[in-house]
Amino acid sequence: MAKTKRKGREEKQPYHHGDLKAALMKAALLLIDRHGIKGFSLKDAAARAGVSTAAPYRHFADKDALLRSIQSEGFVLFDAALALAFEGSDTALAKITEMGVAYVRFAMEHPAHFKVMFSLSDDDESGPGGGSTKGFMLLVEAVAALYPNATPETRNDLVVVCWSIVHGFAVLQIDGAFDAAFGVGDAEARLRRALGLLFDRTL
Amino acid sequence: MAKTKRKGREEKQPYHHGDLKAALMKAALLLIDRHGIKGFSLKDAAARAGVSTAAPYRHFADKDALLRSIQSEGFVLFDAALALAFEGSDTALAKITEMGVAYVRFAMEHPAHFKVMFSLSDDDESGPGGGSTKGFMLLVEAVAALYPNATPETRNDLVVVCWSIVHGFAVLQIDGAFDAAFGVGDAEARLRRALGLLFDRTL
DNA sequence: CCTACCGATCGGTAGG
DNA sequence: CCTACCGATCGGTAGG
Repeated sequence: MAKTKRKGREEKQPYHHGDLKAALMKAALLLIDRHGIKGFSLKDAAARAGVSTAAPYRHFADKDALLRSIQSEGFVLFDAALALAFEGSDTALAKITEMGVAYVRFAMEHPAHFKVMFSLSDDDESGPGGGSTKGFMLLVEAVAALYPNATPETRNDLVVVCWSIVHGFAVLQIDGAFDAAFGVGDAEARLRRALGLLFDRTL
Repeated sequence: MAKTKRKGREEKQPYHHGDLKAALMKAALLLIDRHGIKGFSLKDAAARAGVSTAAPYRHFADKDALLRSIQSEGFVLFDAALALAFEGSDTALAKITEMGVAYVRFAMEHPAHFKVMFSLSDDDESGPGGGSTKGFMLLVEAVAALYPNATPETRNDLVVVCWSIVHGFAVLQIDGAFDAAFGVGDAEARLRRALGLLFDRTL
């Protein structure tokens, strides 16, 4: 109903009203979530957005271009979340901790974005961290503030530690490995305890 | 040449001589490495093994059965590597460290196995850790030995820390994230420095 | 283990 | 943005 109201374009399609590009990306994200990156098709995404199979090619050169758009969007959202965590915290330790929580939360709330961001072959530059230059630099800065006496090399190694633990946690949590091993639990609470142990010198 | 020597079966195919199952798994691993789990086909694997497209169905009910065989094989190899690292080390700290090195080394040497092991939907039981019951238990044991006064809850959280850092390191190293961020370097050396910092109380 | 084949789906294009 | 379509490939099966 209410779709053939006026014939003056913009009102004939059931879904979008000019934001087909966004609608296709949204549909693709849902399908990637369900079937993986290689397991979804542009045809499926088009159908889910309510358009023909040829329509996506008006907005994306090919399937890979769609994926790259999703990757870019993901890194923008990701960097914003990390920056917010950084700026919203006072101490260096709090900055690192909250960035870690934001990292994992992003991965859990945007698993399809996360998957595309880190498993798309970065043929181009895309910077360190698979594309997230900004978030990476904030982490380096926070680590430097927390360990002001560390050498640059040690600082890098500390960044490796923080990055690895948070990335590994995100992946294992999403895959259900922790829930399988320890029983279902609150992921954020589990992460906060882990990060607490990591930085707790009294253990 | 030299393939129609004797017609008494076992000598007509160019590759395998009865171990077609293993040949198909090997071919599949190579293709998964190149195109991902969803990106390889049984037909490709069959061709690479030198047999017809119908031949694989003599050894595997369907494509998923091949993947599950690879997953099982992967966990056997993985558990063996972790057990060897555990048993070959004296102290608890050494056990944890060497298991971590073995974990990452396995992921780097068997990336296709690793990918299948951790990204196949575990519809069945498959135990904690996505299937690796044995390696997981050894890690718990080593952590308990290293922190004998920790409560069971804290022990779990310490296992989460160790597992996360090592898994995250493996994934990020394989994806090339570290090389992109810090420049290409020796992965094992980098990991040993990171694990050293993790357990170094004097920092 | 092979030949031959089915039905389905896919990425992408022609030509409006 | 649509209809119609191509060539290719896929998982899987029939029937030896």
